[in-house]
Amino acid sequence: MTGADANAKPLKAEARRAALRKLLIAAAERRISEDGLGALRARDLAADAGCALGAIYGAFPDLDALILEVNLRTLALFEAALGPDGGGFDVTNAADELVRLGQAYLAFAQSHGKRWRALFQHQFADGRRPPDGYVAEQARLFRRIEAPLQALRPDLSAQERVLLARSLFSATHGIVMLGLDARLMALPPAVVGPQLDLLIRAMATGLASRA
Amino acid sequence: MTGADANAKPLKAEARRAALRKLLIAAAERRISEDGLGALRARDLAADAGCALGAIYGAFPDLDALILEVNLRTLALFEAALGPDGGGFDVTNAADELVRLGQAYLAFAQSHGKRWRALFQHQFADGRRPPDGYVAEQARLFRRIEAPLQALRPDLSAQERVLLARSLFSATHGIVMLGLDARLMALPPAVVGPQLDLLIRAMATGLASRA
DNA sequence: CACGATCATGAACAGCGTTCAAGTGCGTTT
DNA sequence: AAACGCACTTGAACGCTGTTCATGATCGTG
Repeated sequence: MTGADANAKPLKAEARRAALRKLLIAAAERRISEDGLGALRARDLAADAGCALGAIYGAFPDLDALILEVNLRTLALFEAALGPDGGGFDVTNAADELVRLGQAYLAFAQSHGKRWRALFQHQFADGRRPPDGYVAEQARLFRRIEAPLQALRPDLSAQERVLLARSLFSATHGIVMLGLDARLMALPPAVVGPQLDLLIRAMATGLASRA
Repeated sequence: MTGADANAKPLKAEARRAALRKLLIAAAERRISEDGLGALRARDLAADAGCALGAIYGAFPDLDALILEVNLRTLALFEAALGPDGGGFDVTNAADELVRLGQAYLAFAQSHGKRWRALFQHQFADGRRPPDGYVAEQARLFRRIEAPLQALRPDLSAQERVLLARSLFSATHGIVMLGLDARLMALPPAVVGPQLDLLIRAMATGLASRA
């Protein structure tokens, strides 16, 4: 290295790696969206991005990291689909907001089926922790649920509210997931929305009654 | 073939295949229970069962069929864990029964973690339909939910009750699944039970109030 | 212009589920 | 009882996977 700056050396190289990363992410997004996570092949990605097979491993440590990047973008896409955080709920519209969030989740899962499924189909190897962005994105989404919850149940502590928000999401997620998955269950697609509405409203009613 | 019975020929052969099937199922059950579905290898199974690698494909069409057999036994194991169908619920104990079923589901998932996860981790290839036993077992389990539901909401039609039972199961499943899965969420294990209790009771209350 | 570190390349590797030519053993027939 | 023929068992081989690494091209630098 010539200059005093240790980072000066791989300037162009890093720029090209970043460009390749974008190409690979775009290719992986397309493959996952069209054919599902299970159909993702390293050789296809290399062909799509116009790079050598081994070049993938110069841009990402492994395919898992690439998938993680796609999943992170999927989460961001969903947050964008939720629109800006309205805030300010009271006991009269809290249940409606919970229903709205649930229906938005269902709509996103339906319109981005393969991509949304990849979020949960993908397993972290061993005990690998999810990256920071993942956890941060989750927290932002859960806060969307906590807001109307606070209006519905002002008596709950912050910690209780956090836990309940996660549980509410889990219940919603279960209905959406098994509703769209033909493996077990097979709820007719047309009834998933009404059922989700019914159960979220029931939970809101039951929670509000201090059961 | 000598006799008039066309089935007389492969009698001993079929018996040995059946014996090998049992050995392979037992081996697969152990591997899945201990190391998870993802660690299941055809070569390990052959070694465990003391047979050749190719012999597996004389007993099962492919590994998927073997996994399906293990999953079917897991479902039966869960049904046995539920105990005999009590029947006869009224509006006073219907919610309690729903909670009991949910907690039993959670307990089973917790004590048979890897095996239970295999139920949902396993994907049917292409558009392969689940075998008859699968669907029948599902129906039996869902009827366990429909019974207290009928007590809770006698006004619902049979079809509405069927759909609602599946939705209730889905919601419960979501809480259990994401509660035990460190991927997304990460609810502390100790709070999953109380949260499940809380939400099932809320749903029962909300449903009973004809919301 | 020439040198040297650095990076891209794709053939090679390890491991997977599955298959199949070849050998073995069992049931049947004489 | 003996020998034949066919079905079954066998494990090496196939095709495919993600990942690696010697080799050759490339680019920045003295």
